Amino acid sequence: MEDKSRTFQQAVYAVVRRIPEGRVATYGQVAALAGRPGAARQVGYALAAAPRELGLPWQRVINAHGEVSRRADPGDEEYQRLLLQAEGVVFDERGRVALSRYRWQV
DNA sequence: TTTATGGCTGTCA
DNA sequence: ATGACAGCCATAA
Repeated sequence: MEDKSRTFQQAVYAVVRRIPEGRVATYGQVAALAGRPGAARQVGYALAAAPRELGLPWQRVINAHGEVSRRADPGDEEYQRLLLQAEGVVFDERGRVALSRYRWQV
């Protein structure tokens, strides 16, 4: 895979892989870092199609509200929360995390 | 090339 | 705070 010809999807993967454990990033943030500001939806779309075999920390990507986005399978939604909590990320009663505190800063 | 589809995001009522 | 709406944009048909 070459630098120029790499797909947006691959760029997203590269960014997500850099998110430290115990930290989270928003879709919009990932899109911007991937070089495509405004392509937040595509980030979610790309992650939804991402094979787990890649060991991608997709659970660290959440929406701008600081909550886990609604998924087709509610089970994955819960799984994502579990993974994050296992990393030390705390959710409040509303099921949201304090972005001001856990947001990944480059 | 045009359409349809979304793990989104701001803005406004 | 919540819900509706309209932009945004890469992929697959």
